Amino acid sequence: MTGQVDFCTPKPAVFHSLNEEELTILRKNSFEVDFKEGETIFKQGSPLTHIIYLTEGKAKLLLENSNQTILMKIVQESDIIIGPGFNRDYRHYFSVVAIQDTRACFINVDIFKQFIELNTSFALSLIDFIHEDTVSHFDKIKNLTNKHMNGRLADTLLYLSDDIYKSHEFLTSLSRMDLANMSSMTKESVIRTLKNFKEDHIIDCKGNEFKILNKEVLIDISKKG
Amino acid sequence: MTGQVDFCTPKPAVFHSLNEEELTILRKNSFEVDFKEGETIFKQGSPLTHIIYLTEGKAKLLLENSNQTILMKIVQESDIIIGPGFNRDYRHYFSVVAIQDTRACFINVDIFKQFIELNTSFALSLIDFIHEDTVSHFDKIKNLTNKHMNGRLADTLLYLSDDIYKSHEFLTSLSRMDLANMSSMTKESVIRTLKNFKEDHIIDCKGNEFKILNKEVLIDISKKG
DNA sequence: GAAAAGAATTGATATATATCAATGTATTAT
DNA sequence: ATAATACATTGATATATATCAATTCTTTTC
Repeated sequence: MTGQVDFCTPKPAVFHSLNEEELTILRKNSFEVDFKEGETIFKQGSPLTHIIYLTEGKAKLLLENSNQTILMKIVQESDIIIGPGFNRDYRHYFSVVAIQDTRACFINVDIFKQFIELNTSFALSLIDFIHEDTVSHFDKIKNLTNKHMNGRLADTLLYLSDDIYKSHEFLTSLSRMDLANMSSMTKESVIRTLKNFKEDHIIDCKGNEFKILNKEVLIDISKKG
Repeated sequence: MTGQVDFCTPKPAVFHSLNEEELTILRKNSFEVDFKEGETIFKQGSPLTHIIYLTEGKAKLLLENSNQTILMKIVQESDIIIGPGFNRDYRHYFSVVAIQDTRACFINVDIFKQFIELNTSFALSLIDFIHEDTVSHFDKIKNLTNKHMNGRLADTLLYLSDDIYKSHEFLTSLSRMDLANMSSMTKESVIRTLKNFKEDHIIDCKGNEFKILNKEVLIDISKKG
C-alpha cells in the first residue's frame, strides 16, 4: 500500500543523531497507516505501544475531559508524537485525531527506547524535543491566565496562519468548536469575536475560509491580550 | 560552611542510575549555597549555568510576566530543578524564590550533560522526570480551562496539605497573593473564597495558619470545579 | 512606643464570558 | 427532491470574577 518511510526527507531534528545502521533498524520496525479526516489515530487512555511520526497530513492533539476538550496543538508532516506515558505507564495522555487525510508511521516503542539506550546523542535530542513542548506549555499556561478572548483567538489565528497553513489565506477543516477548544472559549464566543475582527477589517472569513487582512493589528491584539 | 552533598540521603529518582564513580564526580563538581526566605535562587531570563538540587527548605517556582506572576509549584528537599533552557538556549524560563531558609546545591550543567552522554539510563530517568512535569502541566492547563475559583483554590489547599506540608494543619509563609498566583485568581478573590470555606467549616485559617477540617468536601469541590 | 509600611479584609461596581434558546444555513442520506 | 442531521449564527440573560477604593490589621523601623 505504501512504500517504506526513509525518515530523511525531511528528517525531523530528533532523528538527526541516528546513523545509517540505526535508520535501517528504524525502517524495518515501523509501518504506515492511512487515516481519513475525522478518524482517531490514538485515543487518550489507551496503551502507548508506538511512537507516531506523521508522514503526511495534519491532526489535532486533544486533552480530553468529561466536560471539556482542549485542542493543544496541530501536528503535521514530519512531526513526531511522544507522550509523557513513554517509559512510564505506557498510556496515552491525549488523543490525536486527523483533521484531513493523514498518513502516520508507527514506530515500536521498544525500538525507540533501545535507540535512547544505545545512542546518547539521540537521548539528548529527545530531551531537547520534550523541552520545546515544555516551553509551549508554559506559553499556554501564561496565555490562559493573562489573555482575554480577543488575545487568545488572535493567537489561534496567527498560529494557524504562520505555523500550520503557512499562508495569510487558508481553508481549514477545523470547526468553530475546534477553534473554541483551541482558544479556551465557547463556540458562540468564537463566532462573535470573529465577527468583531471582521467588522474591524482585521480578518475576513466565510465558512472555513480565512484571510488575515491586518496581521500587525492581530499581533497587537495577541500581545495586549 | 556546609559539608559535601552526598546525593544519597534521600536520593532523588534521577540520581538512582548514577554509579559510585559518577556520584563522586558529582560531589566534586557541586557546591551549596544558603538562601534566606524571600531570596531569589535564580531569575527568569538569566543564564542557566547550574542545575539546582534543593538539600533543605522550600522555594516557589514562578513564571513571570509584565502584568502577572504564575506560581507553578513549590520545590522542596531533594527536588532537582531542570528547566527547558538546558542544552538549548541555556536560559532560565522561570524564577525560583525561597519561601523559607533554603540550602541549594549547584551542579555544573556541563557535568550534568556529560552524565547524560555517558550513562543512558541516567538519560532515560531524566526523560521520565521531565515527562512527570509534562503531566502536571497538562493538569494545570485542564484546571485553568475547566475549574472555577472554588475548585482551583481547593486544589491549591490540597496540594499544600498533601504534597508540601504533609499535614492537615500547616503554617505557611505564602501570602494571600502567593495563593492567588498559585490558583490564578486575585488576592481579593482568594480572601473571599477562603472566608466561604471557613463559613462552611471546610477549613479554618487565621493569618498564615491553615487547618483542613473537611478534606472530603474539599476534594469534592476540587473535582466539581 | 509611635510612626510607617506592608498585608489582609470588606464592600460596591464593572466587565468579560458562559449559558440558554431560537433560528438559519449547509451537508448528508433516503 | 425532501427529510434529517449537523453546524453556524444571533440575541437575551445570567454569572463568575476582576477592579477600585476604603478600612483594618500586622509587622517593621526609628
